[in-house]
Amino acid sequence: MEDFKKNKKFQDTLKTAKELFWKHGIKRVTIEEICKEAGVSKMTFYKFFPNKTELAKTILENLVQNSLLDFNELVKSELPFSQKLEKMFLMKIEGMNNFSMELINDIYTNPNLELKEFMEQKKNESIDLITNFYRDAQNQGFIRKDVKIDFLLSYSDQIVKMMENENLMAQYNKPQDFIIEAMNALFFGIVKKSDQ
Amino acid sequence: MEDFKKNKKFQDTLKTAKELFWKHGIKRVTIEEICKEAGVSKMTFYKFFPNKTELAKTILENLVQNSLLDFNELVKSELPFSQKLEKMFLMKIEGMNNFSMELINDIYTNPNLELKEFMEQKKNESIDLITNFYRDAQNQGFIRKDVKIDFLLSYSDQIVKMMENENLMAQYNKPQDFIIEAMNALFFGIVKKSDQ
DNA sequence: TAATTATTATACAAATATAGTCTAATCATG
DNA sequence: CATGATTAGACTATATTTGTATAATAATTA
Repeated sequence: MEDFKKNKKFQDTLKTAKELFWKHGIKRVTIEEICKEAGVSKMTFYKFFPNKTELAKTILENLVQNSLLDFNELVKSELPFSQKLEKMFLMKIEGMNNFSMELINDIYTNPNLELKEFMEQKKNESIDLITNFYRDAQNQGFIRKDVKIDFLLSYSDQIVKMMENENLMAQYNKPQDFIIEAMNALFFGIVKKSDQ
Repeated sequence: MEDFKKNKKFQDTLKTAKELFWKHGIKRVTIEEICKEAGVSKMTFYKFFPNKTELAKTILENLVQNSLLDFNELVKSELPFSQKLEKMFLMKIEGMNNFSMELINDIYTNPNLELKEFMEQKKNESIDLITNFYRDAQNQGFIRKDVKIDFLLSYSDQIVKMMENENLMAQYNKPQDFIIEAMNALFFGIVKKSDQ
């Protein structure tokens, strides 16, 4: 497949589509609308993408790709484990902001867009990366050997979900403070030291 | 025409449609979608409204109606003229927030919805009210006799437009402060008293 | 400049989505 | 249990959207 990455019209199309998909989801936005808004003719559009779904995949792919690059950089960095973990949670939260409700709805409830499978595959890829991260940390002794990786994966999902609770978050100055609390609970438990 | 105002399904339909229209404009939203979201069957929908445009008109009509009621109440109130004027500006601003960009776009650029004429008529009606307000104020001596009403109408439009300028608004603690400044400029001019 | 390439506007048929109507079944509610 | 309100779903007629083909125009390169 030809590489259009440096083509301005191509980038314009991606940018416009991303904005429209973000606001209204994929279904509500027509190819013609994207073309008009991006100042690209329909024929040029079809030179770049065979259809709307493939365009959406390219956009989602880019989003995911950027997140993965950030994550890999973090893993390789020289930060202490606890800070890596903290940043990892923050990245997960941030990553969620990359998707609007409209978009999520369309991706997961519109079967004819066939994006659900695509996103689930991407999700699995990122789970693999996180699993490796935890496994390494376990091997290096940062995590007790008898803790199951799946527990950690599930736990981090839970943390992210808890952050959607506004009443809870209102009790912390910054999201970071909540994450540190959650991490402390994970590492040291919630039992007072004197009780141990 | 039958009066459905107290009918729960009718109100549900209005509420859901308003939310969807607000988010995505009118064109992007389908009748079927509104029905589904509101938990109302298509047949019931068509009992209430002959089509989407009439539904939209009802919603817009309600919005405008509420604004007019508020305005009339203000005019009749016992507040001093300067305060009435101040509140009037605030109401105008507030009124603008009742319309999202998406909605405005649809209303004014979608000829087949035939809502442009509708809104323009409503706008004229409100201009009449404001004109009367100014004329009364002029007769009562609150405004110099030689000032043209059209100047005042145009001026108040300008004030509202100025408030869209974020850099400008950032210089005031509250929108009210800006309005008071604008009103002072209108009534007393911007020339220092000592220079007069 | 001439040749080559990219882009556009427009028209178009086929596929898809939406609007609006009808019927029979189900649900409430006095 | 009878009556009116509501629903689900089928259905047709429109309207919209997609995706392709063509000829004309603009931009780029040799």
